[in-house]
Amino acid sequence: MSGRPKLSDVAAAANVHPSTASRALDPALAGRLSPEVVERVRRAANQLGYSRNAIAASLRMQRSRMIGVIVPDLTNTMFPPMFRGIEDRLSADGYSAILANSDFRPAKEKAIIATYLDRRLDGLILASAHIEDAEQMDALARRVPVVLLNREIEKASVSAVVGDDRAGVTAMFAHLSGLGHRRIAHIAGPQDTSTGVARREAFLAAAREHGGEIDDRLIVMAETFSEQEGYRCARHLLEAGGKPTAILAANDWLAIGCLTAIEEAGLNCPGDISVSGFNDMPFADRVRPPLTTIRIPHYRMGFEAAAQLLDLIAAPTPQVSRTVMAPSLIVRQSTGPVSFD
Amino acid sequence: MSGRPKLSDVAAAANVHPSTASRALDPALAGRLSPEVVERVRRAANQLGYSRNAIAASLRMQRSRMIGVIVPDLTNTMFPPMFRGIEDRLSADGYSAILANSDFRPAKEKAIIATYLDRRLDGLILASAHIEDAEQMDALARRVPVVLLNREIEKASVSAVVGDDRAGVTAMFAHLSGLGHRRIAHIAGPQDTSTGVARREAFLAAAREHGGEIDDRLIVMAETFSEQEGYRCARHLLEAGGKPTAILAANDWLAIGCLTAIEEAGLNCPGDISVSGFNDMPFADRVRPPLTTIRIPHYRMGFEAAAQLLDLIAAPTPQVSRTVMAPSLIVRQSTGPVSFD
DNA sequence: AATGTTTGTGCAATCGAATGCGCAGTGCTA
DNA sequence: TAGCACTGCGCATTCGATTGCACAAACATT
Repeated sequence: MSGRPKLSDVAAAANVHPSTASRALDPALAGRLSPEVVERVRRAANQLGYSRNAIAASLRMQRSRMIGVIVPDLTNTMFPPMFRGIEDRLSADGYSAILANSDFRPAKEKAIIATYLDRRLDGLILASAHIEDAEQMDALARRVPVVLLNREIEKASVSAVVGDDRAGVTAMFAHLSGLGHRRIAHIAGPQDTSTGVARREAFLAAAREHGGEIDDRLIVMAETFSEQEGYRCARHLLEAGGKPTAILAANDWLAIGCLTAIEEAGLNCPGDISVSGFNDMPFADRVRPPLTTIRIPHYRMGFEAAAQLLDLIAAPTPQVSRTVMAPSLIVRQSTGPVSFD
Repeated sequence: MSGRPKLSDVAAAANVHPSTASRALDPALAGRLSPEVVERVRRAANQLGYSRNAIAASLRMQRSRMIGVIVPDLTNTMFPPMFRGIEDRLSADGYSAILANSDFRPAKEKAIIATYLDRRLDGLILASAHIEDAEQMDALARRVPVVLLNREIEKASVSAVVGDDRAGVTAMFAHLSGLGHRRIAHIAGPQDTSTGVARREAFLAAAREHGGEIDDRLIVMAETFSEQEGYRCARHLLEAGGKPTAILAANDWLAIGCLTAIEEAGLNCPGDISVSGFNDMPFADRVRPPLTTIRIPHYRMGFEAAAQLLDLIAAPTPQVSRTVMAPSLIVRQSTGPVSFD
């Protein structure tokens, strides 16, 4: 820890000036030096076990090659693959990622961002965008390159990478419709989340396009994206009048709750009622029956967000971009033809 | 990005020397200054929107308040809760965590460690310890505080936090034995992983203690911790002579593979044969039948590893420690009394 | 009133690497 | 032989915050 050799030690050992040693160790600049000097410096560095002090370099260069990532809760299954995508892209350019969880708490998110700004990170990827105020977000984006992931903030001019919720819901609706379903219910996600809102709106649009009028009793709002809420909402649907033949849930957890409610009611899925999820989380293929769902390319979204951020950092005049990633329909066994009985 | 105010700007605005401003902004040192000066400096800092440059401070202080974390693959369900534990502990002390995946590749792990050393991180938590060479690990631990998580390296003097595999297996064996099972099989994990080995040895010890001789046909080695391998090994057990009445699998995935094989063979779990897993991963309670398993306190292991590391960093003379975390038996419906027919 | 003790603040060096500028030396041309 | 271009490398400064030491002023002590 103490006797760590520094650049000037290497320079002394190689009998050159520190500046010369610096250039010799930088592949881009080594060409401007005579090959023998470069070789001599390299040899000395190896022998001393020299390793560049990235902190000193960062101070001088005004750039840390570190990116801050904030997620609401890493244990939510969508984030690990996203983070892998981020890290895979960043590490290719020699960047490292600092990761923190906001726990859905705006105050915690603010505190994390403050320490990130102190640390002079080169950019931020926010999968947890609780700064819902467009102005605050703009102010942040003016200080440091920012890319939102899986979230958007209307009217803020910040780059974002999101899944195409509308396309996913539309595809699922078409799938169910193609199986003959006419009474399709929707368990909507919390309406204070962008995905909850977007999916509900997409559902309404699809329903309008496919089949005329919409029965209000077929739309239930969940308070959270949880199994319990899925269960509660499904029971509500089953007990109310105008029973649906299919339920399009706003995410996999809600759909799993549905399955429980359906089984409990002595009904069969998909025989009596079809159920679809959203996200294709791990294990979605392992529940009974395996869940028909929409796969969101989480890894690629993370990768793309990191790519956008690196572009933003490199660009002389940063351009705000909005990238929408196409989801895909995964048909398993929780959806089937409508039964007429 | 450019016109970021620095300490000297704050000092100038408050009409004091930079050193005074530095002290005024440090809660621990502000007491040595007159209250009016402190107030004046604080006001100036706020007004200018000053934020401390952590990089410059790190250079001066020779400590970055950043910790490097390496996991083999974040998408493995055990790591997200571990990381949350790590981060929760670290953030309490103002530390941030840098996270990277090694993909089980020693070369990648080495490269990550090299960049971490360049960055002068204050410590490392390695959940991916592919440096199996004790000497190399010792050398690393001599340069920077290190805590191994969920892994150990024999003969290396490095701190480690691990789950108590032996206790877990013993508890599970006792549970099965208590249900009347006498022919208990073991699907062992890969023998090039420390958990695979430890659990197999614990199984053998428990079998010896509980019931005399051990039937070699009741122990099958899996090549990987995967569902397919669990399936393969279970079929092997079912087809070979001396069919078991219970299978103690080395992890949940292997156990899930067993369930598939048992169902396929027209048998019932737990009616004909009991199955137990290990890890209590998310969804272990959602398979059919819900899995009896051993819960490893992943979050607390991460938290503890971070705590150990902080101790190591603070200690004048670091002490190597080995912390074993107690698992708990989670009884669900994949295990039941032995059937005599 | 003179000396001793706090208290409050400034000075200047330090951390380690990067780099614009400029100097010395070599080789070429007129 | 003077003039010029070019190559190779060193000098000194910069990045921003921290801190040991020095010193002045205010206060207490005898």
